[in-house]
Amino acid sequence: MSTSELSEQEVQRREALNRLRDLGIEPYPAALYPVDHYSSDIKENYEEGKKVVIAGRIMRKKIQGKASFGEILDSKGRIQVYFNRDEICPDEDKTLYNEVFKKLLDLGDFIGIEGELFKTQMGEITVRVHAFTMLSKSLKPLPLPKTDAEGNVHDAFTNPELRYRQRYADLVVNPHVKEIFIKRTKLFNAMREFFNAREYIEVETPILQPIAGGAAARPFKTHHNALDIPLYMRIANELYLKRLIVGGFEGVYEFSKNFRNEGMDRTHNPEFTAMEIYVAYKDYNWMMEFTEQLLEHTAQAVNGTTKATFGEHNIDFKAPYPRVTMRESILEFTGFDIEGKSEEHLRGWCESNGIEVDDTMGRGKLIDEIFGEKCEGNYIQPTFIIDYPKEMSPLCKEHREDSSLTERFELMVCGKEIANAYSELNDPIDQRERFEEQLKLAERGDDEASQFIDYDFLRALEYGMPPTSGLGIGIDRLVMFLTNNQSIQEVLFFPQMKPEKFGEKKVELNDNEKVIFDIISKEKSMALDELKERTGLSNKKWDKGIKALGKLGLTKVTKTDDALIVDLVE
RNA sequence: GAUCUGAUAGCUCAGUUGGUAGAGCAUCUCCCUUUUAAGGAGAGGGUCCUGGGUUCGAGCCCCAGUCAGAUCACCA
Repeated sequence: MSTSELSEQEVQRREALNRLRDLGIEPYPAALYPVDHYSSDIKENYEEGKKVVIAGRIMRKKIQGKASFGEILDSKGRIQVYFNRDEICPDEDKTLYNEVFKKLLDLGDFIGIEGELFKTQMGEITVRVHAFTMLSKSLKPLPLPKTDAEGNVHDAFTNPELRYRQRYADLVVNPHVKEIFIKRTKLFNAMREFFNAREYIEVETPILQPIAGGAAARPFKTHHNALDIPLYMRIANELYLKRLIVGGFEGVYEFSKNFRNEGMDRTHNPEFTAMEIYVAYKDYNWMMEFTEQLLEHTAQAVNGTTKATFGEHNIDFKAPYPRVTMRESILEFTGFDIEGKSEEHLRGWCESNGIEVDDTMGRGKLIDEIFGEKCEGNYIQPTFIIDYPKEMSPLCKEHREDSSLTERFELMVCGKEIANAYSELNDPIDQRERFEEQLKLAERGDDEASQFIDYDFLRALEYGMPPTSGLGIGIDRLVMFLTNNQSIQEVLFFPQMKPEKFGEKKVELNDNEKVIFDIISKEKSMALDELKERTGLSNKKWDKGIKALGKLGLTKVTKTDDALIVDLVE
């Protein structure tokens, strides 16, 4: 990158970098820096005169002659530092203060500080700097939001595109963003604790799969060169985890990155995180209790309370949660009883109640449409919706009391599904028939139905799987609820975005610019009006062309008393 | 996929019937030894997202495109 493409401030910082080296100061030293305190330690355990060694970015510099204040940002927060010229430079040579600190140290640079604690007249805990060390020079100015005494943020770095594309900068200057991700990690930790305390074990299963099963979704397809076969990126980890239950593990769980080649919006990212857990000898009733205890535990661990705010809603993850069958729910919100109704009857009801349907939809799908359209949005507080129709749950055990239903529940919060669980189907013959049923739906045109049968999974079931209950939780959505974010992008470090275009700046002249340039390169210097005349270009084209040449540094326009002169820059 | 909104200095944003761009912070120069987003004085800094068009003249109007956000549709 040539310096002409850099902003003024970037050029200045590179000059400062060179000057530091001239002074014998390495801007990117190799040695470790012996940090022994964080900003938070200092504030929480203040002791007058205590010696500390800290490091971080300098985020504020207020120079007042021979004394200056600054602010160091480390991983735990900010702490004020005080630089005094005669303390840093006790001898005659004041270069370290006057030049290195005042001129060559830029906001965003990493420095190390040895000093001692004191309180200013304003009562602010401050580190009096005895010595400072350049640890890493920052060549690009960070956005610089400021917070005033009332907590109002000025010049906030808010542009979502810039924030998501440059998350590193977002994290440096927006502490509330960092907090979201700390909470995200707390959620993972809390779940792991909960599972590990029960001796369920964390496992890993393949992401590259010959058949992407366990959910109805469009997978990403890739190709393995050595095997010369297509492979799919996982859309769910269900079928692999159940194989492990077959293998004799009693409880297994996995935090899995899943990939779905579908639309993107504020609740869908192409890759997302799910947690799935399978426990042998349990059923979905047990799993409901387990789920509500888990969520109560995690909400408490993340926020210190079971209550959470999401937009206009106040929700409480305190167990237990109400349990409503799908039939009851539809009856409650529509007055329509789906019990024993035929596919035709259901389709007719949908059509007369403004729900879009088509011929590919089977009975289960129609019921799901009714629920999605009329009921789902009403469940703000955590609520279990139970007993789903058999057709839409091909991996779920038939209901013990009603063969048209399955032992399945979803947990709804703020009108959105965040968990899904079954008494897992372990009858291999039934499972094979359900897969075949899905295949028929797929042939009928239902693009959500699975198009492949995972015969290896059926073989595993034939060896025998104990009665098992499984649960899947959408981690990103749960983080959204626990941190009050309406957009999934806010809870992912690096949400998927269209790639930025780098280095595609044109250096070639376009036709208009060439015409002007050809003339001026022969004449070297001429009156602007005359040059314009000779090019024969329209006003617009002339204007664009001459401006472009000027910006490229090829020509220079000078104003004299009575004319404009164009010169060729050699 | 549809509709709407937006893109201007490092950051946040103004920009009047269309007349060659402004502010605050940041940067640079000078003064200042305890300041609390913001001490004082001065200066520099622009591909107005891209490409066309209308016009004597476009940041502004028109067309096409890029990227983003919101709403809707789709979506285990």
